[in-house]
Amino acid sequence: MTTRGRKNSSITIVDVAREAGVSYSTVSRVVNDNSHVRPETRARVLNAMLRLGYVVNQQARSLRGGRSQVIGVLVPDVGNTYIGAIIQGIDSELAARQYHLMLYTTHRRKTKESAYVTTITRGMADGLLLLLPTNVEAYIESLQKLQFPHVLVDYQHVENAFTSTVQSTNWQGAYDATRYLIELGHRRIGYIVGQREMQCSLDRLAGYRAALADAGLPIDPELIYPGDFYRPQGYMAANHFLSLPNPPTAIFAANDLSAFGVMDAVLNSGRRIPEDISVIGFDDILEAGHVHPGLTTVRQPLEEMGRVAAQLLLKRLDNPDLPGERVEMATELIVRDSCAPAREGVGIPPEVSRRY
Amino acid sequence: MTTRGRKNSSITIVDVAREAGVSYSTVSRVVNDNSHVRPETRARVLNAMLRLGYVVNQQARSLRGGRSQVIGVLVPDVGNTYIGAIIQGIDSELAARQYHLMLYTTHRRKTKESAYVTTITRGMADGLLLLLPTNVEAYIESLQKLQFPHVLVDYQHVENAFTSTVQSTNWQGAYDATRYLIELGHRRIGYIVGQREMQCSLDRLAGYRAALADAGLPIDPELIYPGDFYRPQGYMAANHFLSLPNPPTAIFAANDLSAFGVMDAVLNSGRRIPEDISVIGFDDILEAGHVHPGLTTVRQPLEEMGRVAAQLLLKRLDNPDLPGERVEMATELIVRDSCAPAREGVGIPPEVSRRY
DNA sequence: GTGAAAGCGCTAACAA
DNA sequence: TTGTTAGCGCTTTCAC
Repeated sequence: MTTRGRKNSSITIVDVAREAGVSYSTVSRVVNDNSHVRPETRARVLNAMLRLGYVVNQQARSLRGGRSQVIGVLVPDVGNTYIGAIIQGIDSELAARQYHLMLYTTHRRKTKESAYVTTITRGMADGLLLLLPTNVEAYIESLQKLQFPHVLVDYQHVENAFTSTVQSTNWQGAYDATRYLIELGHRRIGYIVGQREMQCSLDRLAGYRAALADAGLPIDPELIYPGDFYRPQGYMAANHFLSLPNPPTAIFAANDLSAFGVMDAVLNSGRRIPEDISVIGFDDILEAGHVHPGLTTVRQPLEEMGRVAAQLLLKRLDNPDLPGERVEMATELIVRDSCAPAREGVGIPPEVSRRY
Repeated sequence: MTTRGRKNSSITIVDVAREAGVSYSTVSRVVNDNSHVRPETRARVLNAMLRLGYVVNQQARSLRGGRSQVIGVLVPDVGNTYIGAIIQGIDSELAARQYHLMLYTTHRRKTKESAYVTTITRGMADGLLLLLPTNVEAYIESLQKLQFPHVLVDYQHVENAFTSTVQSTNWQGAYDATRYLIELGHRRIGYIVGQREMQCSLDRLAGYRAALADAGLPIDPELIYPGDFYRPQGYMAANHFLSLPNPPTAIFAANDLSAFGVMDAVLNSGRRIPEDISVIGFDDILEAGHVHPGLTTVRQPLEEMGRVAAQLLLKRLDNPDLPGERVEMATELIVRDSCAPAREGVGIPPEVSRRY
């Protein structure tokens, strides 16, 4: 008879009932403050609960068909402040509403993403928040068929009326950033694309193209380089741009992390930011204001996006018949010190320009 | 008759039993591959499970007295890569062992910390991981009394044999960093203390002092400034140091985040790093290698610490009678570009030194 | 307003 | 080897 079950010594509804001298269904009523319980009875029960230190057993409650009060959150990883900020927003909303947050890290592995979704929809959670999902097709249908409440953050092209989405104005943000560079006199602007599987990458790329087109500037394929939203790839992309015979005078990275990689490469090459090369990012993660020079970037209201996503989900839980919503949040250009007016020939590295 | 219970349409053990033509306890046996089930029977059951897409209901299993397969993780916040790295390590270990991760963010609010611990120990989770806990006294005793498996990360002074702890060699790391600066010729080394409530802050401070003492250097209280592990406070501390009549030639911050604040302040003051002022940090978070100049710092194996903490906890779950362990992981000095040999008068700002 | 009783999905004796 | 049975703690009819 070892003390194996940690849940022994646990006060149940029955103990409270005995202590209060009522039936345990009455205790249940008090706990859920449902129907009308006589005030004195309620008080007696409440008192007993307090005395005994009763805490409701979620497992049992959830098994019985109620809510588990758990929300699953699926994220690619937690090692960067982008995701961290969104989680922070989600967490603050969930905590305020007494929900628990179950975290699942997919590490961008598609199989994991699907597998987690299956697990989560089966009793583990009441709803699901998917951050930067990449494999949506694989499970979105079953989510919809099961009518399992879910919200996608940073993903939009879902036709079904049941799915809610939250994202920022990616196209507009990229358009604004590009136009800003154009207004600074830049004519050759390198663009580092984000992860192709993500809709936001495509939208931002489109915004970049549109701004160039609107300004009557050519779209040079040489100036569009594939990226993956991570720093090393930004580094490589910048090196590619800098090695071009006619390098760009400004580089626009699809997110801040990539932009940091760009800054590394530019600085390493002996060029200065922004005097020689302007750099602009996207996201405005915490570090953007901390690097030197401060990174000019397009701000996404990350924490707010997380909060809104959680609100959407919780609203849906309370009212399952609500249709899916699509919330788009405004981006904002944050001007710091990484961009300057274009000058002739600044894209050409010092040692080369000296030769002429 | 609305379709409210999302868990309807859910395949249970009974469905599988019917499909396979066996009793449902046999199915249970197969699921838990317990006792000896005849291979053909097992195959038939497995087949039925697959056909029906059966997934075990954790709530029910856990209610029955088994494991919930959930580990609670209590963190101060998720907005920085320090915590992110540790969580990453925890997550990889838990995922590999089929455990789920319930995340609780305390935002350094003591009341929240205690409240969460109470909730978690009641049925929500099988074990608890506490990262950078600050309010340990308030609940450690109940954790121990309940024999609730838990591991503290970055906290050590717990006498009870039941509590396991993981941390790095904080004292040694700080000692090494300080000695490194001394060997570079620095005689006046400013130190920015970490959050006072955390043992690691005290240990690091002690390491700093010890290194100075061992080198026969005086400990100037003016050069020890209170911090809180966050960037703004590092900024303020550096400004304080720089405004001293006889400023330090090197600044050692109790963590990287503070060190970044120091770098901001130093750079803003027109001084150069490392030529004018050397800066050294602690942690080696991701960004340390990314800032310019690269931050010399004391590396903590963060992801590894998370992994080990999870391992310790899981081991304990499998064998509840094991005593608590205390794991200390080695720090390592990572030399980058933010420190240089001391030169005379370098701590004095340019405009001042020019006057002499 | 309150109590009795059924059962959520599962595991683990105990039988057969 | 397999089936029967009794709950885990809770919510929720349905009586009273």
